[in-house]
Amino acid sequence: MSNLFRELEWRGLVYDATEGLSDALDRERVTAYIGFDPTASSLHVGSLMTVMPLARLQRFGHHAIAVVGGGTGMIGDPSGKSQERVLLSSEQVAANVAGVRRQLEQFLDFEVASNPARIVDNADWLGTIDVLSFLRDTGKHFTVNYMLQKESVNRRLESEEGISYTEFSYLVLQAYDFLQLFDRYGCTLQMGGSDQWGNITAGIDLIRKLRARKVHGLVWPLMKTASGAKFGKTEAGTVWLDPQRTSPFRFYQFWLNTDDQAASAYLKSFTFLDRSSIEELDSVTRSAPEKREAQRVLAREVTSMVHGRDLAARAEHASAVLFGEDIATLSASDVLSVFEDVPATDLAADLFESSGFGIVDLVAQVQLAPSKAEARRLVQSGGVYVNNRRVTDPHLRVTRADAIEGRLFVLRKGQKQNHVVRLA
RNA sequence: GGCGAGGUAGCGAAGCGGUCAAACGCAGCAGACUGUAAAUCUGUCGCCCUAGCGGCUUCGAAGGUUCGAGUCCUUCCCUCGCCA
Repeated sequence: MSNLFRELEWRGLVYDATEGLSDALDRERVTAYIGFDPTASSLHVGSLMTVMPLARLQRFGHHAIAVVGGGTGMIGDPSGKSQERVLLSSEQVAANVAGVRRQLEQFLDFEVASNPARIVDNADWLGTIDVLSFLRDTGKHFTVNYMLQKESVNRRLESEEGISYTEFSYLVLQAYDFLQLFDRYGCTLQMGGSDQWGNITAGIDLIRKLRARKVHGLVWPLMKTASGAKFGKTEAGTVWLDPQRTSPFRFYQFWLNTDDQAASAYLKSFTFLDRSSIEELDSVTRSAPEKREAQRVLAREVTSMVHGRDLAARAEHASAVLFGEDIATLSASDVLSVFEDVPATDLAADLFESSGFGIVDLVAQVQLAPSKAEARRLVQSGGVYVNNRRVTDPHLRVTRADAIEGRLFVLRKGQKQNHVVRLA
């Protein structure tokens, strides 16, 4: 069995790890877990950063446990947060847990006989324990001094807002999770992003104190874009895995738009491509960056993994048409299939009869712009296109004669944001 | 409870009673340049229209002074700090 540790290492995914972890991974089949916060009902591309190591772990023959934080989600992890979180209702948490769980299932293999994956909800134990036992049996092993030293807590102590007792306790809950997983499943490794290091070591310390066993932790660096911005957000907001929230087309586009500097790291983090393939792509990026070969492969791989081969191929085709050919030469049905993922609005055909529909009103109407003033500004600055042709006159009236086959328009804002208007 | 500081647009932060829809920075949006990249540069960035030295609604809330208030007064709410 080749070593998971070295695999993660060349992929740039080892930021910190406990002593002896690499040896342990060499020696035995390890049971490891990663926690997922149910802060929303869908995972987003940032979550892939966490999902992938778990999937890799399983591919390397170890036992993977995904823990969905139905219990801890009721509290909120202060790590990496500068502000107190708004609490989610228990209904929200339950709904989110269900959504996240469903998505996690597609990345893990529950059928393999040797090391089937497992998904558990920490509400199973956190939801039933009583306060007194918790404080006596677990709380007793944490000094406040120790907790105050944790970066996640410390940073908040220095902030104006402070930290509530609720979030302060989070660390102990996560440590308790690790203990439970150790007891129930023999779990001896917890992984996570580097912001989790404090929470992970707390669990390690707890197990050492209570069970006299040395268990391990590993964290990877937090993913940032080359420009240092947070990963996974675009102008349109978070990029979700749920196709209802982020269409496969936009998902594909997100990855295709990766900048050159980040492409290599993304390939390493988000695909299963092997080292030589990735190095090959790196060299293509260096010699012919305008081909964006690395980005294309990245987008294809990740989209296929999340949405399947077919949808990925369609997104790829749609991209080619959209940014290459002239839409006006396509048939209405081709346009519709290419723009299947793009938001669409149905408008009554007679609105486009005679004098037609004012372009500013149309842009505002389909909400490509939040207000008419904004729509007007867009047009004046040259950011609006009808069927791929730029419109600059805010007084332009769009009529039915301009529609593709008299049936539809493709409105575009900027270079990428399309909107289909169907005449009904 | 006492004392002090403060609440201005998505965020940060200016703002001698008039020329304040409100400087500046960030974020956002668009344009140029490109490779659907990065960086850079330009414009824009409350809402409405008949697009103008136009109308309307904003500066924690409510009242008041004034010809005129983000700017002054009163009360209230909230935040932060120090002391009890």
